[in-house]
Amino acid sequence: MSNAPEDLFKNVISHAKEYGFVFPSSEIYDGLSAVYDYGQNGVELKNNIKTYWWKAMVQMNENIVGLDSAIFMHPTIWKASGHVDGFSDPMIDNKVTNKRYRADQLLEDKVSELMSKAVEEAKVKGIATNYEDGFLSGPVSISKEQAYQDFLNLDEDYKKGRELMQKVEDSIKDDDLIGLRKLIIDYEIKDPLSKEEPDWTEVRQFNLMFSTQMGAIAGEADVVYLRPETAQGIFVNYLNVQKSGRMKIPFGIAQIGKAFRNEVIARQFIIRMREFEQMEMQYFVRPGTQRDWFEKWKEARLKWHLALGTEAAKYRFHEHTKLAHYADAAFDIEFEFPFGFKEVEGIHSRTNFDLSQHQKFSNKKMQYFDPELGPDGKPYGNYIPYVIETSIGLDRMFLLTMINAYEEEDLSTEERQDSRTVLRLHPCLAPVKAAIFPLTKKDGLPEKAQQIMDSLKIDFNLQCEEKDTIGKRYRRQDAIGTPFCITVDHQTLEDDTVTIRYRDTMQQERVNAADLQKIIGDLVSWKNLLG
RNA sequence: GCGGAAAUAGCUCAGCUGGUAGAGCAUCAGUUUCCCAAACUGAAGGCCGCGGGUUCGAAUCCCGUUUUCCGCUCCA
Repeated sequence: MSNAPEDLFKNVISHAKEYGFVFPSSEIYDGLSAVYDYGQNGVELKNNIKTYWWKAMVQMNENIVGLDSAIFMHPTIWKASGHVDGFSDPMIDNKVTNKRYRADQLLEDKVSELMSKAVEEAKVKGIATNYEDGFLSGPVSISKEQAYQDFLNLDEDYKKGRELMQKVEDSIKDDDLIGLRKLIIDYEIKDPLSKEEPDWTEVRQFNLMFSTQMGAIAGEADVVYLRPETAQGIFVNYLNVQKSGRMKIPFGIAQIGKAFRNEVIARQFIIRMREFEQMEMQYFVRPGTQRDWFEKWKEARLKWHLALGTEAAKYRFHEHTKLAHYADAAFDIEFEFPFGFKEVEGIHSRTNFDLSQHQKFSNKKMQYFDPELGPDGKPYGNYIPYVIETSIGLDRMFLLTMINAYEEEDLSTEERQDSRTVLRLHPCLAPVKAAIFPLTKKDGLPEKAQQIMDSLKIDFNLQCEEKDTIGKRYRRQDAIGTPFCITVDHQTLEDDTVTIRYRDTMQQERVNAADLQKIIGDLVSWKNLLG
């Protein structure tokens, strides 16, 4: 037992496996890298986190509704969102320096080099004075055209540069990775950071998105992607929901769902997985009000996290100063994992970028008519709404919850050493709400326990255990975070009372069996989190 | 992707300079036990990650490979 952070992380991982929370995927076949399965307790905890989020977002907000869009979507969606072009790059590694580069960029650098050499010469010869974006302009004398043509014909480097640019473009268009590598070798491209002779690997395509074929017969036209984010499913359904639900701006659409990304490096347990789950809400607002809503959602999401009782010091809030092209404000909620602060949730002001893109690519109007009167007494009229996004990684939230709840508690007294491992999960999130134990296996106690179990199991996820000493059973439930244990003893048979033992304090009290429904119900009520 | 380390029962590990696989916990069947883990008896459980090589003989030595961990690198 040790409290060092790296040990804590290791212990949580093995605890998660040992007690049926998280298993490595396909383990009996040596595993599948960066993919994990949720076990019998994991799925309960995960579902409870989802419920907490769904209730806080959808149920508690009258103007937010849910959505469950398909994982498969029309391929053009990913062109509109920028995922197709933005995140599929040919990569090449230099085995000497272990540096990785984008093959096309290396070659484009070479093109620039050749061309600027040409321009230097041209300047000397007095043909051209300017060099912009790889093209020549501004001849000093004679006919502009003439000088330019002369230059193109005369200068070897310029010709070579143009030629190479064309070849690179062709290779990329044809997905000719072997051709790209050949160009790198033929043009003797050096490692930009090393003077040594490079040893290039094959060129490999790095694709953020997974692709598959739709339809039984494979063909170019049938490629569909597994969504790399759930947000686009919301954007492309924004009109459907707005119209069918008669939604008035501002309104939100919430979705929980799987997303898929190829990561260059996917490690650190369920922090970075190829298949992961997101809980996203897109909030559509009138242009100009986005800053206020951004602040409002920042606050609301922080409160959602802190309501669970997590120490505020474990959280860090990071406002981006460098913004993505589609955002006008961005804010991360980060949690201090044992290996450092990591983003758990992002609140982003995405402007109208996505909806505008979809309007452009789909030729469908994405605008909303706002009948409300503005300060000038006229309606706001038609506009494409701005969007505030809240996006939380469910798997990261799950891990955060496990790490935060995990404790190896020292219970030693002077007489003897003792310890227990306890998951101090919030009762609302605990996989099992209560365990029911007959104190011994005879005298009708198991039957009595089963009776109580049957009367409560409609409302709560319960376990009934009669094996092993009572102490062992308590400890087993502590280890999966069960907040309450109910013990049936001989007195129960006489007066129908039981003891209820609290996980966190290990204290117990005697209550009427008939009151259990209310007692447990109050303790695990969502009111405790949402009220 | 590179470098380093590791892989033996469900878990934590032992197993030296090669000689047919071991413990504790957990599991199962009993015994005991009226409230906080490791009481008693018995049982079951292993292609020693996988493949090859050296050897009369390999968990042990060598090579390859896979997975995991730790660094570096890269990246929504």
